[in-house]
Amino acid sequence: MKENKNILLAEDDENLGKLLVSYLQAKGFRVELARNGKIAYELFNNTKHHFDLLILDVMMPEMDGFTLGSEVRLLDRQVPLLFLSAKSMKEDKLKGFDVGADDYITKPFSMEELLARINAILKRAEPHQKNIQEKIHVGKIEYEPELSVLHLEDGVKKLTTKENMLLRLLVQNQNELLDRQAALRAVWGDDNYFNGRSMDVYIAKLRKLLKEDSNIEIMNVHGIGFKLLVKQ
Amino acid sequence: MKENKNILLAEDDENLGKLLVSYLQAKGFRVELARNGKIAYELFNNTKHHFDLLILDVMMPEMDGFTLGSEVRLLDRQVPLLFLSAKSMKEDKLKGFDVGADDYITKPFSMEELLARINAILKRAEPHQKNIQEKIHVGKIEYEPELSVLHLEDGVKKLTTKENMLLRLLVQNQNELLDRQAALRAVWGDDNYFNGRSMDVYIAKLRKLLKEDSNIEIMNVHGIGFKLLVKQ
DNA sequence: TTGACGTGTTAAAAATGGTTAAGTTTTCTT
DNA sequence: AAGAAAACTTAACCATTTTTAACACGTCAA
Repeated sequence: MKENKNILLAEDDENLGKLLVSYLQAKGFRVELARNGKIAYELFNNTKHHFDLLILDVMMPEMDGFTLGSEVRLLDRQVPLLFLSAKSMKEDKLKGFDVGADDYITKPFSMEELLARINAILKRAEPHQKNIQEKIHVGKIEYEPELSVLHLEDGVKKLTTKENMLLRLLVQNQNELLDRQAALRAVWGDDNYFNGRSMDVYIAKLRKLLKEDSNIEIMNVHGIGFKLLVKQ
Repeated sequence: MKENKNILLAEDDENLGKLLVSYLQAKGFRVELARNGKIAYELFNNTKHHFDLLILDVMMPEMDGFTLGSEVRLLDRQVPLLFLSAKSMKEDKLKGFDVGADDYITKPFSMEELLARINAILKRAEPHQKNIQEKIHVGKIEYEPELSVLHLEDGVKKLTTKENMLLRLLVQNQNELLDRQAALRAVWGDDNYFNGRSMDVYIAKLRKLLKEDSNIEIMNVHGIGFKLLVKQ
């Protein structure tokens, strides 16, 4: 989900800029860095790109953040804007909201706080109706995680809640390692011994369901986790 | 404009509560004060009232601000939430945004700052402010929650109070999980065992009513809640 | 190679949910 | 205020889902 989110960051301070880029990339966002407002504007006003969020430093050479924000607003009245400012001055804050800011954060701020605000903004901007009929192909088997349904040769198989949660995790990490503890926490909420045994039972169930396609295999990585292998 | 804005303030500190109420009233808002989270929830979950903004103290007896916030989100996914907290602790802040906060302010704060944030939030919320939809389409079935009426093929079906409250919750959270306990508190006021069984009976009733449209399904999420699936 | 620990699998036990119908309470009607 | 109707709760029974138990097998390191 996050992998698809594009952020345009307009920040003239090279150190802060690079720091933010690497942090946000580590958190799974795709980030484009612009060294001043003019470059940022040109990037935004280029149909090659699509941005889900703009993070704008207020004080920048060439074109300040507020000007940039209001110009961007002319091009796109929806796109979320988050301002960064050294000043905590009220007037500045108000001006930011006046331009149509979705949020405002003053330096210095913690990375966690920035992330929280970003997530809040993106959540707010999320489309009201999400697509629940997303179909994922796992080998030749069709899987609809939102409906928790698997299309098998002999008809539609309705998955139980746990089967579905676990399979979704495996599919999301297909051909990659799914950490045992992480999976337990994600599906069972706690990684104690009994939940672990329960998960093993569910792995067996899923193997039985998926054996229809011989190119699919749930492989165990001893002591570490599982890997959903989908060949070619 | 402001004269029509209703604010629900949940604050257990009597002094601060009264101070805020009189300040906000002086600024032209209509304010309802709740002395704890439970009272606030009941006020909100009462069709007699409509609120444009909720200001929630994080630490309160009976029901803390975060719990209150997330339960309110089930009833209304739009209504802006502003949290007040004594702590500036990161985790608190993060939790707030996670619940779907629109803003977060730490005590002590100035009245001016609070007002600025309130205005910013309300401004932001304005465009979203669509008229109270009277008719909702659930699949090909028309539903009027205010009238508690369902338009079925063989005529109009008047829903009972409980049927209507439960269906409205499901519809408001369609294609998303409706937590069992939260639903029980919203409709029955208490989530004891017997109310749970009662809800199951009502789920069965609703399933019978909705089976007219085969694209609608009330799915159970074992041990967690229900999900109203509406396929396009 | 052996013993400890992790995993595979099946089956039984426990928990949760689905549904119908019988009780109980509330509301309406007269 | 009494009887009827509607709404809601509780009970009963069955089905499904999940957890726990039991035992067999696999893996790894000493």
